[in-house]
Amino acid sequence: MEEKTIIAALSALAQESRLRIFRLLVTAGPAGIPAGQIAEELAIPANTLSFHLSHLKNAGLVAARRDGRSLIYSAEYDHAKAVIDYLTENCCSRQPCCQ
Amino acid sequence: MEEKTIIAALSALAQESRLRIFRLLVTAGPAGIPAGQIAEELAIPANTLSFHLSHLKNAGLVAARRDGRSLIYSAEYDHAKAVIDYLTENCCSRQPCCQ
DNA sequence: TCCATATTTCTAGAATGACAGAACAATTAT
DNA sequence: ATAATTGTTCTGTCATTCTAGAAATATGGA
Repeated sequence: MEEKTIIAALSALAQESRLRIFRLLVTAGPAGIPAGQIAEELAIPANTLSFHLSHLKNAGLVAARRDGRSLIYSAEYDHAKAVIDYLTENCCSRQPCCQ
Repeated sequence: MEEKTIIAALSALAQESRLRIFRLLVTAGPAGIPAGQIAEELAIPANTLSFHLSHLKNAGLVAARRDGRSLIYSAEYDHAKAVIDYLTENCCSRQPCCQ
């Protein structure tokens, strides 16, 4: 996984609203939540939410699918896991130490 | 773990130089690396490195100990793991779905 | 077709962050 | 003491990010 990809994901999550959005979607599971409902639950104006959602989407952390007038967002678990794994990859490879 | 703590850690890592520093320290293990050697390996000016290291330290991701004139930095594995765990906590709790 | 609903894009101002030069602080050796 | 080494803090500049108002786009219903 590329460094730029990781940085995009981390900076996407390093912001209060976006971290809350992502965690909300993680708890929601694959079914996801429509944008309007996210805006309501987190009390974020629609346009501001859209800005944050596109940030998360560019980072590959969420996906969107259309259902009628609604756009339903859901977490991209695999991508999130890949980011997480990158952080501790090659742990202690310079020295024999921890497990 | 508090939201602010998580955001501090994520934004600390969401930057090219700091991500490289952190990964370098992760590979180094508990023994750590002196600041000067980090600066040399990553080709970062001493004062700029210091700026980034203090950012990582404030976020709880690295620790520093003095050895003579050198300050030796090392990764704080437990804190990093706690941040990582936070991201996927309560996965799918709103619906029965994935494991 | 015309309107309401759901969401995004455009825009601009305010706030925050990165960077490196210069000065400062701490430690060790002579 | 004085000087050399190792890092940090101070400073200002430039760039990026957050936020929300207003306008635009897409879908579905009357």
